[in-house]
Amino acid sequence: MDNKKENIIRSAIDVFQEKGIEKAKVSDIVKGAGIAQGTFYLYFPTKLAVMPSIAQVMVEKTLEEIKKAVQQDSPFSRQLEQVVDAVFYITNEYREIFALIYAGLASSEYLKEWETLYEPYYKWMSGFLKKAKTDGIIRETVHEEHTATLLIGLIEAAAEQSYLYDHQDDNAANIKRQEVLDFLKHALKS
Amino acid sequence: MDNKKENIIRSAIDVFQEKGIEKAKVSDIVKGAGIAQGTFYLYFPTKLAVMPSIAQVMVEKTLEEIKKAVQQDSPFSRQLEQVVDAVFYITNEYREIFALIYAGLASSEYLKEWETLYEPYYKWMSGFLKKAKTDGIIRETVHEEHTATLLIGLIEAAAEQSYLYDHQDDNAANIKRQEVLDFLKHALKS
Amino acid sequence: MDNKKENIIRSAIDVFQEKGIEKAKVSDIVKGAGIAQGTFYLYFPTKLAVMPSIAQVMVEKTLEEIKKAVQQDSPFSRQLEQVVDAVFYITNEYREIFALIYAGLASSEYLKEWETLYEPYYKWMSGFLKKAKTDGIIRETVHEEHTATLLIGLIEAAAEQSYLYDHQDDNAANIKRQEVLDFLKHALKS
Amino acid sequence: MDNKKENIIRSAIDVFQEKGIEKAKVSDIVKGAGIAQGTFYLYFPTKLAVMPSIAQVMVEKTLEEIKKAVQQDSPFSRQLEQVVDAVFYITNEYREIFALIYAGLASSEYLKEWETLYEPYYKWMSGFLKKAKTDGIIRETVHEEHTATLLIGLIEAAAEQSYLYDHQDDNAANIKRQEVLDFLKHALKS
DNA sequence: TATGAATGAGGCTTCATTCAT
DNA sequence: TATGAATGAAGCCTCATTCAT
Repeated sequence: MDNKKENIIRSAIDVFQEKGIEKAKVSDIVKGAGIAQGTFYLYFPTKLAVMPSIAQVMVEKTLEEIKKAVQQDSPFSRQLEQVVDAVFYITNEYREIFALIYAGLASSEYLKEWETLYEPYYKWMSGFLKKAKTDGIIRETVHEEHTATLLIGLIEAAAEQSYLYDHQDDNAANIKRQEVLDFLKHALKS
Repeated sequence: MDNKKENIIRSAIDVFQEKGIEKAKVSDIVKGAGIAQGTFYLYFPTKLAVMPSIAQVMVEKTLEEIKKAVQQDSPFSRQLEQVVDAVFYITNEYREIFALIYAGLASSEYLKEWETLYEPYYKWMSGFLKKAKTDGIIRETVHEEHTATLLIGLIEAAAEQSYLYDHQDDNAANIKRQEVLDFLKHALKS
Repeated sequence: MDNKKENIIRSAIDVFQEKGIEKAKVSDIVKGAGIAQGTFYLYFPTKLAVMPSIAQVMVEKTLEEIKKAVQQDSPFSRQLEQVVDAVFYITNEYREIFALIYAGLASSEYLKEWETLYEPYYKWMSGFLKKAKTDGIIRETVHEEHTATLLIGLIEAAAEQSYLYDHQDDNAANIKRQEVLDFLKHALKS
Repeated sequence: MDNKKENIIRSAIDVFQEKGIEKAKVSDIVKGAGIAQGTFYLYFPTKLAVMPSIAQVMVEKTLEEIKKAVQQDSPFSRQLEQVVDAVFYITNEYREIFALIYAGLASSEYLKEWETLYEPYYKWMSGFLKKAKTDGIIRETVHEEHTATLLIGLIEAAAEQSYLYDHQDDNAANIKRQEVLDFLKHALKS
């Protein structure tokens, strides 16, 4: 059943998060998924082949989190804040996973899948910017598709930096968030 | 001799670049360094302990590349372009290494070193922005230190995206560079 | 239906021939037989239990080939040649299978079946020699039963040698065949 | 040291003999050789790569046994008997090993080595026959090289048959030996 | 400091067999 | 009888690390 595949992916995410990249064992993953060792290989040819599926789930999670965070009736500037918050949250919560995705998915054989997997994410952000442009809230010259990817890249990079530098100091993340918003406000303002 | 340590680091960079993250072996590194297996452990306690040294070299390489690219007598906007070019180049040339650094260095025990290692990079960028601010070329409200890290994060993220998406299409990297510059122009403009 | 059992045996022979001894898997066999994995175990308790059946089929194949080759109205010396030809052909065509039979069937639990399975083969050869003796074509002192097994052993060994040594050189097999015939002519002559 | 490689081969022979072909584990072999698991792979790239070395040792063992058995001052017919005895002894003593060699070495990648490895064996037998021919003891028309391989093939095949059929009845081996000698006497007699 | 043979723990993967349907 | 998804034991091999020289 598809249930099992989902369980594997869910468990894989957990294990990678807990044990870190190097130490994650297939035996841990299957234990978490409640299946036998061999069953793993009915759904994925190798240990690393789960990665695209993980990436997809992470994209879904991120989009969900963003959609949950963004209040439709808030003004754009507030919504942008909510987007940044959501991405910061997700990026830090699953930072091991993202590192894994970058390191593994981005290399070699899975390159083509990358584009497909991240498509919905970029699309949403693109639409978000387009609406703001149509409403005259951000400058006309913003190319919504290009800017969407830059936006996501910027926020994720900032979130990672905030983790790297301010691990001890939790409220430093807030400063970082504020910087990003400030930066974006100027980059987008009409 | 210190010569050997340098050889190890240089070889480690080569090996990680060639073989990718998963497949890099100590035996490959020592082969490239022209030393015996055991000698490695006279200079580094564990395999992962090379990572901070690698990171440091990468920061040096990056700064070198940037300094080489930036023409002192060019206007700021041109210099910014040159910076972006340099970071794009380095990021793509050594993308495996950067993925490794993010995945490995950022986790667990090396977190504190991160800050120290990247300090010169951020400092340079910070100074670069400060001068532009003093010269009245970018807006007064730019916080040069915060913005320096964002800038670096943004450019690197864009460079990675351009690699991921446009591997086949070489001139797509140019479009991406242009986008970044456009984005920055607005974010920084006075 | 018995059809399925035959399919399994036929497929097993094919798979062992193609994939070699080490790599033959039950999953390959069932694929070739057009049945499900579990169905195999309705006809054979274990993977190795097909072996006696394979051996039996091989004996049948060999005898068929010999009978087809031997012309009743030819003189004995010509018939002997035809026998050698047939055994050479079969031994080389199915050499992987024979190696398997020797290695597997000959060990442990199937030893007793061996005798039963090969009985018809030795019996035919025995009859072949007996007739020649009765006809006064070969020496009186030939013990037809003992000699039958030696004959088979000798021809098979020669066929294997010709394969091992002369794989590249096809006509070397002819020389080997000639040697065997010459050897036999002297060993049997009255 | 070469000592270790020899230990591995010796132990491998023991293990294959004891456990049979399928069940032989590398872990058993290294235990017997008194070395660590990893050390095995310093000398042989894979488990099966020991096979040519085993084959070589077996050829050496066989030749040794033959040379030990053959009394220089005995007449040819007695010497032939001694040869048969020796080959019978070795073939039965190490029958698992020989089955392994045939099944493994003869397949695929090791084919070319076969010729080299068995060369000394065939050479000795060839010389043995040549001398007898020169001495006028066996017929002039014997082609010593061709016949040497046939001889070996015949004796080995007979030895294997005697094991297969007469496992329970030890003195049946004697009958078989006698048959072979009788057969050879006629095949070679001048 | 330098060597490189030796170590051995441990993980990925395979695949014969089972069993619920 | 037939299926094929699920099982899980078990083994090959890798490779970071050690240590006698």
